[in-house]
Parts: sequence; C-alpha cells; structure tokens
Amino acid sequence: MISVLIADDHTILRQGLVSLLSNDPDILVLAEAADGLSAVQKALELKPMVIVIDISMPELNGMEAVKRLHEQLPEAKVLVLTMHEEQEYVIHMVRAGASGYLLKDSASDELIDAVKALAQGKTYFSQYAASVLATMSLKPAEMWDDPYRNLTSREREVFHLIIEGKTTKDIARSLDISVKTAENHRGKVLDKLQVANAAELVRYAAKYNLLI
Amino acid sequence: MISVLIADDHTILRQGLVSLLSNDPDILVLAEAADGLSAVQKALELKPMVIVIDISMPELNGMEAVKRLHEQLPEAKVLVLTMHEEQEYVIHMVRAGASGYLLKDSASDELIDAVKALAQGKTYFSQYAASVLATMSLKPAEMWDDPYRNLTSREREVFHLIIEGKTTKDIARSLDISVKTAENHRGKVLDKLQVANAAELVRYAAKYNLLI
DNA sequence: CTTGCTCTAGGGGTTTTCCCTCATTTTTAA
DNA sequence: TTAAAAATGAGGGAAAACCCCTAGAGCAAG
Repeated sequence: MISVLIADDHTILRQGLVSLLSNDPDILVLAEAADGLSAVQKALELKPMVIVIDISMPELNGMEAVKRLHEQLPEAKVLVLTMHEEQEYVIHMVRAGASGYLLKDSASDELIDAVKALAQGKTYFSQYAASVLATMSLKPAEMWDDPYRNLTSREREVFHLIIEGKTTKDIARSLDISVKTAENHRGKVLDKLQVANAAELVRYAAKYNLLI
Repeated sequence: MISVLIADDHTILRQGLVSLLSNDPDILVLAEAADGLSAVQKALELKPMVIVIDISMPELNGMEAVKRLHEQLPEAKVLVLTMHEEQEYVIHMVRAGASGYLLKDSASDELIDAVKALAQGKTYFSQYAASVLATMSLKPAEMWDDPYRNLTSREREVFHLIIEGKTTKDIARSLDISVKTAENHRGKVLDKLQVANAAELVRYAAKYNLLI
C-alpha cells in the first residue's frame, strides 16, 4: 500500500487527484494540503511515502516546500505536478530534491505510474522534463541557474522595483541611495539578465513568474 | 440526467473533473475536449446540457469558445471553471454568454451544485464572481470593458510592439511610419491604459494575459 | 455637411534610460 | 590575511522616453 499526501491549492484539482488516485487499490491518500506550509507539517506528521505537490502555492511555495521536505523527511519521495513547462522549474525542483516531475496535461495513468515508481525508490520524469534534464546535464554547472539567481541581493531589490514600473529616481529614494548608484545597479541588472530595457525585463519577470 | 461536456487542456484536471462528476448519479459526462475548437465541435455534435470550460486553452481560447457556443448552441449552458480571479475575466466571460463562473479552488461539491443549477436554467457564480458582478453593475456600461478594448487597432499594434521591448524607432520602422507618429501612438497607449511607462505596460499585459 | 475620430507628422521641451569610465568602502571568501 | 566581489558614488554623453502643442487628410455617422 502506497501512502500519499497531496498538496495543491486548487481544491477541485486536488479533490480530482484524490479521486483518481483512490481508484487504484495500491494507493492510499493519507491527507491533502492547500498550501506549502501545511504540506510540510502534514508530511512530517503522517510520513507518507509519496508527496504529490504543485509548484505555485500560497504560504510556502512549492520549491521551498520541496527543499524542506527533502531535508526533514528524506525518505519521502516528492512528485512535482505542475503546469509550468519552463526549463528552470524542472531544474530547480530537481535540485531542491524532487524525485519526479509531471505536467498537469499528462494522462492520469501517468500520474499513477509516477506515484508507483517513486514508491519503489525510482524516479519518474515526464517526457518533457526528462529531455530538459538530459539537455541540462550536458551544460556546465554554472549554466544551470537562471540568470536571476546570479543577481546580488541589492540587484534583486532593484530588479523588483524596476518591474514595478519605478524610475531610477524612485528606486534611489526608496533604497536611500544616490541616483547614480541606483543607475549602476539598474545597468547591471539589465546586463546580467541580457535584456535591453525595462519592458523586456518585465517580460523576463513574467516568464519566470517573478511578477508579484 | 444532466449531460455534460468538459473542456480543459490539462488532462489530469480534466480527468479528475470527469471522475468527480461521474460520481453523481444525476450527471453523465458525454465527452471531453482538450482545446477550444474541439470543445465547440463536440458541443455542436453532442448537444450537452452543460459545458464546463476553462478560460486558457490552446487553439481557441475559452472566451472565444464561449462566444461561439452561445451563438451556435444557445440552449447549452456554459460553466466557466478557472483559476483566474481577475475581475475582467468574470465580466468578459459573462458578456460572452457564460451562465456560471467558478474558481478552481472552490470545493467539488460546489462544482456539482453549479452544474445542476445550470441544467435547471439557473445561473451559478462563486462568491467572488458574484461580488464582482454586483460591483460592476453599479458602474456605467462604458466602464465595463478593460481599457485595452478602448485602443484603436493602430494603438493595439503599437501596444504589442512596446510589450515586445521595441523602442519607438523600432516601432516606426516596423509600421513604416515616422518616429513622431509612433511616439504619439505610444503616448496615447500609455495614457489610455493609465500606465506611466513601458515597464508598467508590460505588467498590464501580463495581468490580462496579453503577453504572447 | 458638419462633427468627431483616427492616423499621420512635426516642433520643442524635459526627464529618464542606457552606456561607458573611474574610485572608495565594505563584505565575503579563499 | 589577502584577494575578490559587492555596494556605494560620480562624470559625461548619446539615445530614448515622455509630455506638451498644432495640424492636415481621410473616413464614417448623424
């Protein structure tokens, strides 16, 4: 019997998953969680064999939750179930400790296969995720992180202010630094993320789900 | 017996919905569709009483699909099931002909209630959607559309070029107009959408799912 | 046929962005 | 502890963005 915890903030989807997984005689759904924090808590309490988790959740996002689960409950296997196709998501989640990655538009049979694979200590990656990981493994390690990760903390502050539509003067004021310094940070951000202007930067942010 | 068609591009969610609805003895799921176009085709063919549809779908987005369904199969009731909380989505979908609007994080009981309500010719709106519509009905009709709708066709062209990160010079070249004209259009777009700069414009585009 | 809207184009201005360079101090890591 | 990286600040300049304004041509509706 495979015990499973399901974490997803969309109730209907979550209940649909419970319904799907419960149809299989080998699978027992222990509990559900609607946010990352309660997912970690319930996992530590109930010690499920497999945790099915979505990336985007309130309280504690999926990535942080996976990290904590992997640290505090390494014997539990984490299956990421998401609609995010971005390469970076796959990589980040795997590095955070996920044993499987499945897109929400895959078939429900695949979900059950994945849960069973993880319960047996195997990994399970969708066609897409597997190919991303295969491609990535050919690149040098320093290329793995998306450029946003290469920003310094100050640069990230500036980054977020730019994508809020703030001007350099606004940024200088809100960070209490000189306009010239803010300008320098701005330049470095654009340079590091390889975009030409603020508009492209916001596109970048949208692409990586960095817009609050 | 209530016949239902389910349209959602995420296979797992879709199958979860089928599983949930099939548990109810009064509901019969006739078919599923993974994109807007096939949803319309299958609806015209099978003539379901209720169509459960997601907004964001490939081929033909939910809004267009709802519009066509309402025109070509007015006797079928459309229930929009989505994770989009944006006010504008609710309004647009209702104006397109939806009889119900449900968020994906509502409970599955609510989904079944909604399907039954629509089958009886009633409407069903989630707490949130209902309040949005209540608030909107107090505003004058010309305020209903989001500002993007007020752009002229030329302004929309410019809009899309701006959110691609193009400079005014680029825009002038690509539309074969003078830089000054492009500048004027740019100004009008920013003014009509009430944003201060290109960065905010891209945010706006992201908010309304206008980023390609 | 006038009124209004759109598209076009320009004048002239201020502000902001973007791109270099250089330099000091602080923090971090080897 | 020394070297590297980060944060700070500034000068100067070219380009772009932003904000006024006017104005003609075309087109559709009243």
